[in-house]
Amino acid sequence: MIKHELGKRIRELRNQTGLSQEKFALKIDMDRTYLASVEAGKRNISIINIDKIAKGLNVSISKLFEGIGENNE
Amino acid sequence: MIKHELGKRIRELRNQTGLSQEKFALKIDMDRTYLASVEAGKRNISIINIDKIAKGLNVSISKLFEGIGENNE
DNA sequence: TTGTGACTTGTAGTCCGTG
DNA sequence: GCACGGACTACAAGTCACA
Repeated sequence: MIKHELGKRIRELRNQTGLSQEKFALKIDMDRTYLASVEAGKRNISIINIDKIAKGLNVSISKLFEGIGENNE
Repeated sequence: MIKHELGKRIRELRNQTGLSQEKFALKIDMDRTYLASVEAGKRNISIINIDKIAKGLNVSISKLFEGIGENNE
């Protein structure tokens, strides 16, 4: 499922920045618990917030989705 | 704005397939008018539907976003 | 520091039309 | 074939208390 793949990927990249969910959420002006649920793959996140997160991670959206969403599960 | 860039990109790729909005929407089981508004950059589309469109266009999401979302406008 | 259930509000998304 | 609108329902956005 794309939501879970994306969530995992976001968590990986965020961990690489060394920031906690809280710090990162603060940085991109997003609620911490919302970010947590996105990382957990529970939210059908929209493009505006994907863009926000990608910018916070300093990667393009294309880069963010690299290697994911290729198959249906 | 990311919504507009994405809409334009989707339209380009859809045109390359030779399908009308209606035919393409039907193919991916999406509402015709909704697809139109997405292409027009008016909708904050969610990841599930982005995935749906990418699959219909036979490209990865990463490929779909190639070259867009790099700057703020 | 992170996960989760529950909740309200705004809008995503659907279905019916029109020129 | 497409842009646009009205009216509706489903669900994402955003926030909270608590674990």
